[in-house]
Amino acid sequence: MVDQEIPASRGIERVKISDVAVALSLTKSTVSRALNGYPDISKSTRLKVRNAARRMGYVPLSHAQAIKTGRVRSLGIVWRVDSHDGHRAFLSDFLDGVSRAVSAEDWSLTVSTADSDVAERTTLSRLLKERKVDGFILPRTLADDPRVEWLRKEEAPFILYGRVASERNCSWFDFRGEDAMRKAVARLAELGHERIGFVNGDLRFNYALLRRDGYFRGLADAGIDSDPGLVLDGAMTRDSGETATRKLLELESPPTGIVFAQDMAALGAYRAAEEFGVSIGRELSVIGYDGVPEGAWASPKLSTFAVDSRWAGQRLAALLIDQIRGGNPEDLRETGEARFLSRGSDRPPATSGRNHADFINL
Amino acid sequence: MVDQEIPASRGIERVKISDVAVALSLTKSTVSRALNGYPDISKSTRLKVRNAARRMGYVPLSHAQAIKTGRVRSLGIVWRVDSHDGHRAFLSDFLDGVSRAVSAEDWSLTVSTADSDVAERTTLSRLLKERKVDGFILPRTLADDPRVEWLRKEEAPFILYGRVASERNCSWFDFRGEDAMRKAVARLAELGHERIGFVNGDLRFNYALLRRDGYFRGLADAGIDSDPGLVLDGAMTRDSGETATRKLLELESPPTGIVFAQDMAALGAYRAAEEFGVSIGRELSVIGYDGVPEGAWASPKLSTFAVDSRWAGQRLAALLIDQIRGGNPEDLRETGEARFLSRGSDRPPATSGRNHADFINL
DNA sequence: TCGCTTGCCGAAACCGGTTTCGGAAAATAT
DNA sequence: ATATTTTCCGAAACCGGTTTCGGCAAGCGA
Repeated sequence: MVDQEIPASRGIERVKISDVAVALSLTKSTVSRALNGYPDISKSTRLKVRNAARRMGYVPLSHAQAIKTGRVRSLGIVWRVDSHDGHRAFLSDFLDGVSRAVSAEDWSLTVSTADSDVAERTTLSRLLKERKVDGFILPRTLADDPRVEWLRKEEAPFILYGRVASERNCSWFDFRGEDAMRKAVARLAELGHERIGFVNGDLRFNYALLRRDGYFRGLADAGIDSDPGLVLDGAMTRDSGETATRKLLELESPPTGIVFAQDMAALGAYRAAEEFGVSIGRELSVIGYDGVPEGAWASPKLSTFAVDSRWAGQRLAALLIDQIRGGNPEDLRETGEARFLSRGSDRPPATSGRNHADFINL
Repeated sequence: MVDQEIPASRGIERVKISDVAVALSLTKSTVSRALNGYPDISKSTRLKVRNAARRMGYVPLSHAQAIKTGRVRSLGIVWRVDSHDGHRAFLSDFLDGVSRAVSAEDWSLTVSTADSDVAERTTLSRLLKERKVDGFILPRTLADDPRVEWLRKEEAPFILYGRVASERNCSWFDFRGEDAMRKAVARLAELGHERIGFVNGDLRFNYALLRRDGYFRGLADAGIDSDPGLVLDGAMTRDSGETATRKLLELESPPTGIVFAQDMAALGAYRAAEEFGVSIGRELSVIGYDGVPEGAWASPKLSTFAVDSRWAGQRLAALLIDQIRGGNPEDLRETGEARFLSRGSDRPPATSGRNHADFINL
């Protein structure tokens, strides 16, 4: 049998599955199953159908598929814009990662913003009810995140950027910030620092709890007794980082090195140091976390544990798609390692008279 | 007639339009028309239906609606990640603006990234073919943008962030960068500057052409003859801004003020100035454009024309939705004004011997 | 040769909405 | 009281796919 003339995509009206079927003298059910790889279609017709579909420029309408399959092949993200802008710099990379993973599977990404908890909840609800997405990527994981319970109840697939206390039945991707903090302390201890401060972020976020643990483990590893006076939290911006650093420098025996849970706060330390007349990298060593671009513009450049946001987005999307396709959420958990960028802000402590005396007093 | 017991949203299985219809002893066609405000439904039943729908938690599946209406109530953006990161800082604000406008109409936003022209075209094509979106917001408008012709041919609604040479049948939102450049020149001229340089961005982008015109008009307004040697282009990053500034400062009679088409390039000028031992705001005045956050961290703070990216996103989305609903593209064009932030980098020229002598030589 | 699988495809139901069409009941005109 | 319009809703087609089911023809074993 010779193929009839197969009309090429002729501009104006869209090619639908029945057009392909007619062109091949088949039914649309056969065409559909051929394109979707059903085993009850012979290899020869499968190929014929695929070729004709390509040649005719046939692409199924995603919403027409969705009506029967229940899947729209789309992931959702609600991005919070109300808080510190520490992570905003990463949005582009993060979205790029998600977009790559999503496009690789011919899925798509729906993005919305929210400036409050209720706005976020409202948006999640609407996207879910209208079924604009099949599942959610949740950034900014809280230690006890109410979104988790709610989405479980709604039976909506989701994945956390970050880990969470109630581990049951949910998947995540996260960087092991606790390992980074631990290594940061180890690094400073190796350099000879003995009084090492820690400026944490907001303790409502789970990463802050983890990083705090990492800090304490680092101290324990190095055999340094921890001093509660050297630990502050709630610093996620340049301003609050400056304030925190000032408090630490005002102590009777101030730290010679400070580990920051966030780069932006660490950059605030530069300003505080300037006020106190101590120079970063000499009288005060600083190690940050995140890898924000501003760190490279500071002087000296900020030593930090850089996080690959693109990779995070990529893994989150891939894992979530796996979950939606039926994977067990608890098997879909991954963590990554933050990469240490050794730059100018961490160096051996200056053995000034003041500090030296303090060491002797201990 | 008394309403039967109306079952409340009982968790597990979703409420569909037929459920609402049965609960009210109506047909689904009546429910549909009632919810969509058709005039052939009496006010009393319309209210009854609306209330029941709300109470039962009924929300139509967007893809089920789309199959008949052809609209998915979603806008698309393909974000370029391959070039200079000058605009990345604005992504968060920009998306926030789009998201707000889109949510206000119960639409949604589909975002994808691309790192090349072909990748962008591929993505646009896929989103369009699958009908994941009803129209596109196109950032980074080129002077002669091939996307315009292509989308016209595909009969896909779109709106430009930026203006374009071939004006036929397309809508846009843009900030009047040309006005800003003109005012920047006027400002420097008022301060007493007579040799005013201009460092432009990449001339493939339409905004660069417009801003160049603005610069020249500013000179003409002030009665200053233009000097081609004071005009450079292609500077969109800190590095290229530094290089450009260096070139200008190496001239026999260097400019005392420079207008930059982009903040990031202007910030490069700070480094060049440092190398040449001239201080920004004294020997060299600088005015930028964009309003990047880094400008506020420079010393002295960068005077600049700040752009409200959130507003841009908001207007672009609103105008595009109007267009998709049937509005005439050419009626859907808006421009906005960049807001001047007078900070420390633009001041009267220092009347140093060198410059003074140069002026006499003219 | 006959009966029984197996391979392969068509027919038709189905998904959850929207929209067209027609007709009964109520309101108005004659 | 009858004719005519209006108001309002039900019936059914439709949108473009997917999936179930059943049956024909070829292949196989006995």
